Amino acid sequence: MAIHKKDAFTQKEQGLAFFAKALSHPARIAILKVLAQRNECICGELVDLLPLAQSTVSQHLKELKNAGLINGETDGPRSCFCINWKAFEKFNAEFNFLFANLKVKNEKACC
Amino acid sequence: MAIHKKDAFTQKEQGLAFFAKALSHPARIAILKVLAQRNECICGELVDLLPLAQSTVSQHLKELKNAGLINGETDGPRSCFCINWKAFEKFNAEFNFLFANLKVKNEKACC
DNA sequence: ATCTTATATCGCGAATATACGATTAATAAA
DNA sequence: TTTATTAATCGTATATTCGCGATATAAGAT
Repeated sequence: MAIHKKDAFTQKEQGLAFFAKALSHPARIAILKVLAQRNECICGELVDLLPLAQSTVSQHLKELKNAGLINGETDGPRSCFCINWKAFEKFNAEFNFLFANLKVKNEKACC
Repeated sequence: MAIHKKDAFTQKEQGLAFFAKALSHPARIAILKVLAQRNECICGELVDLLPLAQSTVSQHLKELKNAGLINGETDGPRSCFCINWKAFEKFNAEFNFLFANLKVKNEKACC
C-alpha cells in the first residue's frame, strides 16, 4: 500500500519539493527571517522570539538543518545557527530552471 | 488544543509558507512543469503523464488551484488547466523580499 | 560533586496529507 | 434514450506533521 510514491518522480522534482517542504511552515519562515536579518549566528534567543515551546522550536530547527537551509553547531548547552545561503542559491537556480526561464514565451493568457 | 498555530505568525510568513506547501510534493512540481512547458492549457493528458491514479491527480490539481498556482475550467467531462504566472511572480517577490535582498550584506561566512 | 542553564530527544495525542478504489456528475456520441 | 468518456468527490487506510510536556544531555558555575 505504498503511500508516498515520491520515488516515481525525478531527482529534480523531488529535490525541489523537499526544499519547498522545509519552507512550508510559517514558524520555519520566521526562523529563517530572523537568521537572515542578522550578520551572525544566532545562539539562543530564537525560542524567545517565537510563539512556540522550546521543544517545538528545536524540531523546526532540526528540519531546517536537515534540509540544508541552515548551518548549526552545538557546543554543550549552547547552539548556534545561521543561514546557508548556498542552499538558497541552489533552490533559486532549480526553481528558475523549472519555471522562470519558461515564463517569457508563455506570457500569453490562456484559461 | 490548538494544533497548527499558524495564526500566531504574520500574514507574509503564512502566505509564503502556504505557497511553499503547494510546491512541496513532487507530483505537484511535475504537474507544474508540464503546464509550464506548453503554451496552452492542458486538457486531460495529465493523468497519463503521471504515475498516479486519476483521483490522486485530481486532488493535487485541486490543491494547486486552491493555492492559486494554476487556473482551471471544467466544462462537463473535460477540464483544462494552465499555470497562473502572476502567482509565481508574487511568490518570487515575497521570497526575495524576505531573503534574497538580505543576501549581499550577509555574504560573510559564519558557522 | 552539585546546581544551573540551554538544547536535544522521547513519547504521545490530534490534525493533515497521501493514495486508491468506488461512486457520482456532466457532457458527448450512438 | 442509452452508452461511453472524463473528471470530481467520497470513503477509507495509512503515513506524516505539529505541538507539547517530560526527560535526557552537556557544559559552565558554585
